[in-house]
Amino acid sequence: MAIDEDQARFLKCMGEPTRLQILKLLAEGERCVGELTSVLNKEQSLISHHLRALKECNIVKERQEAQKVYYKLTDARLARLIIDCEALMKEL
Amino acid sequence: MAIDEDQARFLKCMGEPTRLQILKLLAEGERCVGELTSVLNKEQSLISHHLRALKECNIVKERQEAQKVYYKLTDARLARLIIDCEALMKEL
DNA sequence: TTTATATATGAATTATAATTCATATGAACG
DNA sequence: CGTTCATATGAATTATAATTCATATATAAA
Repeated sequence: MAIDEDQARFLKCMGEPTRLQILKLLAEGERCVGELTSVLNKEQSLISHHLRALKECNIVKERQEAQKVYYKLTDARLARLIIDCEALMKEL
Repeated sequence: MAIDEDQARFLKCMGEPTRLQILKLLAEGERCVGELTSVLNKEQSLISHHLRALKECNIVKERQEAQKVYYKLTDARLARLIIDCEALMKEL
């Protein structure tokens, strides 16, 4: 029963436009915060906040290299989930 | 680019605990509003509001029979998506 | 050891969504 | 018709989340 709560949190976390864009970029490969910020053309702090939300849901993980912090998906199957979801949605 | 917005809306719509519970019930088969209301033990108007949200995202559709209105998933693959999503989330 | 660069944090604001309540609608039935 | 049953609607409230801004932290380089 409480699984539904977790799953809802998980889905909701992906269900925000900026976070979804981040995820689609990370589906292509690792990106540092600065890259995400400039590609998405949003405030750096906003990207950081969203990355934290994604991390709290175990959707992404980070790796630090010098000053930069690189993020990637915790599991490659997440990329597939997002793609399948998009494909299905288009058919509804 | 605007696809992301639609997809985010779609994911967010499923990413709410009560709506997700509704969807899991509908994954088992058609249910009328009254059944959903009593099983979930929530206000009838709340269930109606959530059903409308789901309908606006093309996730559910309705069929009226006498006074009752029966809802079901628009596509059986939605049930699979929800199951796959839950399974993957548990592994993260 | 100061300065620059990259990222994170937290408080404040604004925006969006969930929930409740009262009531409207609509179908069936006496 | 008037009443009951089932569902929908809309306004009001409350709760939650996104965004911004200022600033803190941390690493590296001068």
